[in-house]
Amino acid sequence: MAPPTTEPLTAERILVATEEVLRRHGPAKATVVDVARALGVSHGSVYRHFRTKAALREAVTKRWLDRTTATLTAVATAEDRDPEARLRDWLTTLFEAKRRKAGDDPELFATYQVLAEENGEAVAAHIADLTAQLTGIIRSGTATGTFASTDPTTTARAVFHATSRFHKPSFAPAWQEPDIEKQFTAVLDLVLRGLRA
Amino acid sequence: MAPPTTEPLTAERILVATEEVLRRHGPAKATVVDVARALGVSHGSVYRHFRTKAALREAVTKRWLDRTTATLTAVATAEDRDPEARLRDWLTTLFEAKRRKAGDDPELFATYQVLAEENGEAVAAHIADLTAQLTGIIRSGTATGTFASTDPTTTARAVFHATSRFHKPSFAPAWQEPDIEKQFTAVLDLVLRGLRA
DNA sequence: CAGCTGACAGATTTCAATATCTGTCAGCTG
DNA sequence: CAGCTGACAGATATTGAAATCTGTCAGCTG
Repeated sequence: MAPPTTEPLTAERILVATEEVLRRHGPAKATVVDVARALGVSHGSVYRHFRTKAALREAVTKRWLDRTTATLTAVATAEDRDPEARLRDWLTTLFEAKRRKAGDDPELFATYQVLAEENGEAVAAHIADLTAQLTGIIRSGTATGTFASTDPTTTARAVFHATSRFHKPSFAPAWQEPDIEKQFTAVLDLVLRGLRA
Repeated sequence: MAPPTTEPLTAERILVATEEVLRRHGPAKATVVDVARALGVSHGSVYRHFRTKAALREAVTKRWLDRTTATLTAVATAEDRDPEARLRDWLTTLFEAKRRKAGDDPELFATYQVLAEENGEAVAAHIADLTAQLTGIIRSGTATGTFASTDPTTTARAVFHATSRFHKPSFAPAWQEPDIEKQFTAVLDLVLRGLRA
């Protein structure tokens, strides 16, 4: 548990170790002392890089949320593709990513759900990022005449809200239902019909 | 706490007393002994009418859910009115009712949220009731040519899912956001556009 | 004798003592 | 002397013994 290293103790190394500790012990039992032990340092050293335990957990939360955003950016910014297909892809990618994470490792998913709940601000920023991507897709759709929207920002948020069931973590149990894909398709079709010019 | 009555002890009286005890003590501390004390009987008498504490709580949950359904039935079955207006009204009534309950008495709302979580089956039946009402509205809309839907049941569920943010109790904190009505209108407009023939 | 009571066993919850953790900082070490 | 350590005070979590609750049922009562 205490592999002695010559490497300098960086914020990055602490974050990686914290993720590992959270994975192992869960959000309730993961302590700063555990993180320090995993790194082979005293817990005082961890506080040199993060003012509080809450700040450390917030940093872990942000990293995790940013990884999700990165995956979607590629889909959102494929400016050459048909906006309708891009929107369909974007929402499907988001849903599939969430569903896979929740299904593959439910405990880890629950852990990050707890972190998300205690860092509402980071989550709000993440959601702002996502709706900004959606706004971009919708705006280019109105430009090409595919979509009808007088206010792409409002429309983007409406699309995001209408598809909550397929990305909000609190719906994760529903993602196990056998007809969940049918449910998703039905909502997606309804929303896309509503968007079309 | 023990008003002696000559009235016979009925399931109905027990349910009313249980609601009161839940309101007073919350879901975690409400005990069968409390209910019996409120009625001035021994707790053994309560078990004469309800096999277990869980069964008693389930019965309370069903009563509460049924009261919500009843309010909406009136809107759903106004067969003479324009289906689009009826759908708009139905979803608005549902949202306003939930929002008012959550805002007026957050503790009681939280109590019933706990009861709902522990009685998934009763909630599923309630949701089936609601989507059946929606299906009725959509079916009459397709009959008059207002709505386009090849499968009113699937469409009804899609409409219900797309508006989750405005009726699922787990979204109650979001119902306090200043622009929540704007959010609701945006989703409602999007969904209704998607439904139109 | 139908309906209610209250004592009881086992399960669950509460509470207070004990242990662990968080965050600080004076001093050590390379 | 920059970076780390580890002892410490106060806050939080764990634990196990005591209290309460659930569900049953033999017997009381009107």
